[in-house]
Amino acid sequence: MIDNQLIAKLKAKHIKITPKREAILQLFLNRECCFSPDQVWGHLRKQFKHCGLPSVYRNLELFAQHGVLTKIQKTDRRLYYALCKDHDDHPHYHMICVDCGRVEDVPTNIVPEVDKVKGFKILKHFYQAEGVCQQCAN
Amino acid sequence: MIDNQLIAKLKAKHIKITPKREAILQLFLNRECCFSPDQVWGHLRKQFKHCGLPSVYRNLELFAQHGVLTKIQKTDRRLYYALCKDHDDHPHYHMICVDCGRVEDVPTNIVPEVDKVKGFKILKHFYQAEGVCQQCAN
DNA sequence: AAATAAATAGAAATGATTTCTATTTAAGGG
DNA sequence: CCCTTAAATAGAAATCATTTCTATTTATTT
Repeated sequence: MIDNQLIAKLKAKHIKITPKREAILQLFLNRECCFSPDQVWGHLRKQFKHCGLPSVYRNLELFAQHGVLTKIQKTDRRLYYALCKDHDDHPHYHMICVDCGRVEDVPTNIVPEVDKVKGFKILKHFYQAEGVCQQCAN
Repeated sequence: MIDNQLIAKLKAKHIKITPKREAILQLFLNRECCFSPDQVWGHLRKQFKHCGLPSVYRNLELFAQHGVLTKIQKTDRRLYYALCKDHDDHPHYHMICVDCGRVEDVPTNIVPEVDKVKGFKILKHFYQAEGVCQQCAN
């Protein structure tokens, strides 16, 4: 059922494959959506009697740090994660459905014309760069 | 000292010009930076003996809703506001200095090549669209 | 100057996220 | 397959940004 390549990748990094970690991965593999820690927790509690929210936070962050998940920025300023499609050859940004959480990639080269993409009705969009300005670099 | 055109605009909307609101506007007018509510509060407390943080939050949000300030998305997922340069003819995104908070505009049409802009050393950047996907629109 | 609707301070509540600690568990070696 | 051990977990508690609440004060209009 679960992606064996993914499991192998994690084992190679000495990350233990616990039932809950499998369940989290399965959730993301089943749906092309981003989830908040709380949403993931909601799913896990259907399958596991005991299930701590802090573990969910910890595992999502762990997966993100190992390139399995990616953090999604939304205007509600909450934490969201989505499966990371790490095609290094395809730099891309994200387009999120505010209803179902579906995440689609936006190739960087069409950002200015993003309104025309993939049948999404865009409600908000923003580009944000963080860096060091010329004055502060000195 | 303070921008009279801005004051007039607010009065026209029946927004009271209190000393603290003036001080908040003055802060944003003096520096081309984004500020968190907490940072604004820090400035105000130098000038006013009594000064509530909730008032700062309320006023920043008020200014944002009237197009005077704009919300800035940063990866720390905290609230930030910056002066809104509402040139409707110039659609733009934002580039933020993580050190001093300086905000510069990025014309939308150069986003893919944004690395080359204005002497900023870019640390992170992302584009994010929120909307409704085709499936959910039905 | 008085009336009034809006703005304020300060305390308290909220809620997402993180930290802490004792207990449990996955993985690898025998 | 059982043991060992380092890592993962649950659950409680702490943290901290943000919001709500309420009585008091204030900017504006008359």
